[in-house]
Amino acid sequence: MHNIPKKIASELNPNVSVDCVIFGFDMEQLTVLVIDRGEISAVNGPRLALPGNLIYDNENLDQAASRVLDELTGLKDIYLEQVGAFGDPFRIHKESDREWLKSIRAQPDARVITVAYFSLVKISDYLPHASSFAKNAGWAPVNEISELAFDHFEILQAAKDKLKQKIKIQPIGFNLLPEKFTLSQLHRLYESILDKPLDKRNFRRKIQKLNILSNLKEKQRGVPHKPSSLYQFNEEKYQELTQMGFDNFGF
Amino acid sequence: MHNIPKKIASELNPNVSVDCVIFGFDMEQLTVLVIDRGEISAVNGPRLALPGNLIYDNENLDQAASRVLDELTGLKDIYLEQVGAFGDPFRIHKESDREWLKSIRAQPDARVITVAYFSLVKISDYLPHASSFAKNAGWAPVNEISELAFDHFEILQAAKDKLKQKIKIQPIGFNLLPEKFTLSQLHRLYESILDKPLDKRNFRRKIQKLNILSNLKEKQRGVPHKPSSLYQFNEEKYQELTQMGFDNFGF
DNA sequence: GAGTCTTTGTGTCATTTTTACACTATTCAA
DNA sequence: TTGAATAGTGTAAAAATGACACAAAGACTC
Repeated sequence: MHNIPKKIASELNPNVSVDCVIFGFDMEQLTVLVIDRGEISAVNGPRLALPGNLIYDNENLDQAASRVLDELTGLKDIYLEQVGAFGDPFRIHKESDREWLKSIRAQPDARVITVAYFSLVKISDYLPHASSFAKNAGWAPVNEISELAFDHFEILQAAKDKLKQKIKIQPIGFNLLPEKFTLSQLHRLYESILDKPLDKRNFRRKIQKLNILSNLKEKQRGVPHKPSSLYQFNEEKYQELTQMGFDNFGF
Repeated sequence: MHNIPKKIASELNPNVSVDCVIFGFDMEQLTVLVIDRGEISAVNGPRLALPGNLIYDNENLDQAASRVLDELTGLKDIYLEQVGAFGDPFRIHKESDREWLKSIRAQPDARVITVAYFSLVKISDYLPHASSFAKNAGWAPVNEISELAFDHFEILQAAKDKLKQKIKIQPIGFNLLPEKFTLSQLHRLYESILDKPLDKRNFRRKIQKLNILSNLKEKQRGVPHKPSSLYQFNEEKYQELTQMGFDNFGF
């Protein structure tokens, strides 16, 4: 019945889980990968939840988060950052989760501490419907999510705050864009993360002054308007900046 | 032998602990409350460690951190903020800790995830030698700590970073100062947290412009030099600021 | 009580950064 | 050819920052 090898199963830590807030950007708005738990769960709260799992005793927290991300999307070497630990006492598992919990030998009523991570992926690297992985996962615009199962909504909120804060200090936004992107796309990305409008000219001036973009001598093709120049993030120039003690993008 | 009531003991979660980085300020530099584990532990690594403890299953993480702080210092209602979760797989407990761990029914070789917090206290509120609590705790200047037991040095580093970052966004430094303080003391506090010199006049100008200090019509007494005006943090004025979306002290 | 010690408290100017704001250029599609 | 859509660009006023030096106040000593 349980075809999980006993050795593996016994290494699962029933008290600590990892949840991932996986951000994407659809060139319009910030999105998050959420899992539809299905109608069976619906009676016990919102259907949508963040991907997550219990950790194994032989991996550290970062590894567990990578694993969860990999298991869901097949992606490796993705930008990941811890948001923090969450957990109220005696979180009672929903009836519908008990079967699953039992199947992995976790105690249905045990206390679970969850360590939340956020990660940034290029949305084109994971197209749920094309994927052979979980078919019940999908991108949802962050701003359209008003509830999630368990304490996941709170976690999402914390992850958004952390991302907002972090992007003021490090240019991690590039992880959400394709290799080649336009300034307008970068502009819209910053607006959706910071959740406020930014003046177009001032944004471009500020970004260009930092000198961390390479202007590829290449233009967009096939757009029904004036095509934009394409740019690329220049890691080396950014390294130079940080070695000078730079840590403020001033947004 | 074990005079811990079984009921209480059985509520301890052997897998999750809380460690506290308790900051103080001695008017010269930033300090941290560290515990001397004594010579018995010394053979197994640094004597000094951060205060911490396993959590109970009937408290949440914030409550556990408050409790640890209270148990050590007797202080309640203290500024506390989570730093993050730490924990490598199978952290093997030191021989010298095993007895203690057994006494609280924890498994000596179990994996422990620790959730770190930092807190800010007025140093005069806890004078270790006068205290009836742990006599082996004491304030140590942050910059003079070069090693700590377990992964506590890493945690201290993370806490310092978080504090540095946070003070650029919120005026939490007041928690480290007495009710009435001078601008010079505030100045030195910011310098020690940010770990860089700040121009005196520019600092004063910036702080005063924020308009979150009340100038008490009172002066220092008994100092062997020109006495300074005393100031007080004005919470209401700060609330007005934040409600206008202010979140950048520009340091 | 004169002199010394120590820290407080203050202003200006040059430079940089920020903000607000509008029109022309380029491509695709009809 | 025209219309629709977005790209790309400059300036001027206001605000913030950084660099910098000296007189004033009280405590202490002789």
